[in-house]
Amino acid sequence: MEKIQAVKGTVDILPGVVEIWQRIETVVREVTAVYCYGEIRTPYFEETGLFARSIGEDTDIVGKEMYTFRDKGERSLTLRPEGTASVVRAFVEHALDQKGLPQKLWYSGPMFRQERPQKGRQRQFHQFGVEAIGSSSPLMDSEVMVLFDEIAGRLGLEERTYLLNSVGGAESRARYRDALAGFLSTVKKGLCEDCQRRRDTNPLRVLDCKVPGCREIIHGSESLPRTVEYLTESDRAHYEQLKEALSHRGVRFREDYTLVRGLDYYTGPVFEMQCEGIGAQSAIMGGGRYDNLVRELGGADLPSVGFACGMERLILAVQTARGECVIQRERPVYIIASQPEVRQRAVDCLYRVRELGCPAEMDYLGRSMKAQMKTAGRIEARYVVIVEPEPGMVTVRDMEKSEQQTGPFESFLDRIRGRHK
RNA sequence: GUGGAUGUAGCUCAAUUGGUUAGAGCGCCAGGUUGUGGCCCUGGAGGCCGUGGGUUCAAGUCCCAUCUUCCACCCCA
Repeated sequence: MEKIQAVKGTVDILPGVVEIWQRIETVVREVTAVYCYGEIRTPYFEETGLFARSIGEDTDIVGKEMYTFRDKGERSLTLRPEGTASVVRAFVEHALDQKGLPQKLWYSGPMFRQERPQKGRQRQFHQFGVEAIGSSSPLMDSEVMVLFDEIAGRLGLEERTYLLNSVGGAESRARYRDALAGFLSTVKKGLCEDCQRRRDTNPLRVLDCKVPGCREIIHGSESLPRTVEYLTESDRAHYEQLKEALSHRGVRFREDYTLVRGLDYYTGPVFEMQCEGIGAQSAIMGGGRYDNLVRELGGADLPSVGFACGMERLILAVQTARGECVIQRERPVYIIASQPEVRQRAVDCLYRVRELGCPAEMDYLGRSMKAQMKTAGRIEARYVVIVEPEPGMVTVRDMEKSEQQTGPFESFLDRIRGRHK
């Protein structure tokens, strides 16, 4: 038989690893609840036009990374490459602004991008994120960052600094773009081919070019225009207030005038968190303000801010920060029938223990006592309960102390009931 | 999409200049004299040597192609 394997860039998350996912999901659920964000679950695929319009036709994501296909009705559909577009689409579709503003939403789930896999990058990957729609306050920007910071902190990430920048709204952005283009033409000769091209198509992208020569020319230059210097008065004020709010909350950040998010919809402050030791894909979280997106997707003129965090990268970061963390789980009770005749009674005992919410297991392979004891040891059973021929009687073996004694099953159940005392 | 590395039991890895029925450790299963785990001992199952071609008397080993995985570029979370 020919074996079929998981498709390129996808992985199975098996027992033993899935616990770290559950841990993160729990923290995300708890923190978002405390911050009063409601969960939203949107479809995994959407009309292709949604992403083309929101993320931007000229971005790499839309240009070459999307899983796009036609269904039987000849509709062009795309597996979602990120979450924000869908959330905003749903927001507009269900007129959520009518439920009061701001609407604060969070999501978590798989995203799909057809890229070459590497460390911290898969074709199906997972993100959680939040979107706060309807407030232009810098306090809203800071809240989403503080929310993430609390999640990261609870997960044991000690070194948390955020890169911060602002490209501002359309007007600020245009001014900066002109200034940058001007600067780039003065250093044009030294730039790599890609950057020569970007200078015309999307000058902001030149800023995070990784070619060493380009980096030196651009970042080493005193005359490189700084984004914040081209902000409009109100954009600048917003940015300053955000920094103040972050400092006030004790969130550490570093201004980086070359931080540019790759999605077109960002309009104001943008931020990112990078971690050491998780490979070249070091940004685990990124986001920013997108004040035009709701309108561009047919909704009201509502300013918004949000972030997305890569689960796989977050897990790498958590593991480098605190090593393989062992998730504590309640140790099970293992039930053994002393002889075939009491097997049915053993099954009854099994379910009695489970009814108390205590994990319990027994052998379904008809194996020897020795083998069953071995299994009990392997699954780290707390007790082994051997069901005796005498009605109601069992032998309870404490696997830690290697002690055992025979008595009524009901007394054992009492012990289990009181196990949390 | 580009570049580099990689692929042998469930896992981690061996296999002399191409040369018999491809090995080990761990794991798994069964025993070690009469119901009892961990340590120890014995035995067993389990590999189209990633896949497809080619060279050769002979290929896990050499050549080509292809796929996967990994790392980096690109880009993003």
